[in-house]
Amino acid sequence: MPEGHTLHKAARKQAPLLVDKVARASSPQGRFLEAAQLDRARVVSIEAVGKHLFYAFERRGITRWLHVHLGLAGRFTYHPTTRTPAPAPLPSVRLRLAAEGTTLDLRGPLICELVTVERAAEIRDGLGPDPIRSRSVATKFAARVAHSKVPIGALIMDQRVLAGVGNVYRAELLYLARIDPRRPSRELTATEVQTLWDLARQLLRAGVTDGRIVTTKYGDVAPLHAKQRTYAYKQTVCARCRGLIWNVKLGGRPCFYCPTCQT
DNA sequence: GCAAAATGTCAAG
DNA sequence: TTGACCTTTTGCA
Repeated sequence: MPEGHTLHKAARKQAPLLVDKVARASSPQGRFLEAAQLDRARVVSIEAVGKHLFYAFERRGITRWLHVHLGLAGRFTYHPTTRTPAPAPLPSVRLRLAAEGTTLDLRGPLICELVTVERAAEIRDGLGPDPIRSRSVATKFAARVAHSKVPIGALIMDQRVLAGVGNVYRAELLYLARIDPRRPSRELTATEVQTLWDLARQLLRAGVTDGRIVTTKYGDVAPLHAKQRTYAYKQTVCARCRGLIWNVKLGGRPCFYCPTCQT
């Protein structure tokens, strides 16, 4: 599930449910002992940056920051409680936040921790531009690409370079931009880099709206069948040339691409 | 019933 | 580069 769009979607869903409300916080699983420090605090803000979520809580004039990263297995579950009480939490619930009208469960996150405001800023500063955030610009991304000899397929998954892109979006961006993932980043033209950025904005933002990654709705290539959601990721046949999709390990994970169309 | 995989990341070697 | 971590889901016996 979780590339950048998932976290932005979660932030947008959770904010109206929780912000300005006082929440009961607990860790049924017992692995997030600091939950007690959030109990009965008011939720001030919920914000996504790349694949990271930041929550501000306030209690008795003191602000505390919660940092969440879903990793590979993390999930949120929402329980509306206007009509019926929330069910007992599953044993794996790391954090339960219960506010008026909603109970939110977090299971299996890579990170769920309290951080200082300085540490929160440090984490954000370590991330590259997030194409879903409106104030992000291509400049920083372009500069990193221009100076790196790392293959572009590895570079765009580097969260310090481009925040929010994961293994699915990487394959889809490079497929639609027709760029071979093995090419050294600094050999890309300025136009190609701009195209990658524009596609990242378009596809990740669409992902927030759709709630999942469906790139075949937005590409300039007709998919092979109605149910096809990605062009390259986990595909075997290229919708453009009908040749075989290959994959090569880049950045430690398989990168799917068409050796004919991506040059 | 168990193993493997998954859209992620980090520490160890 | 590999293995470990987290949890759920899927596939194979």
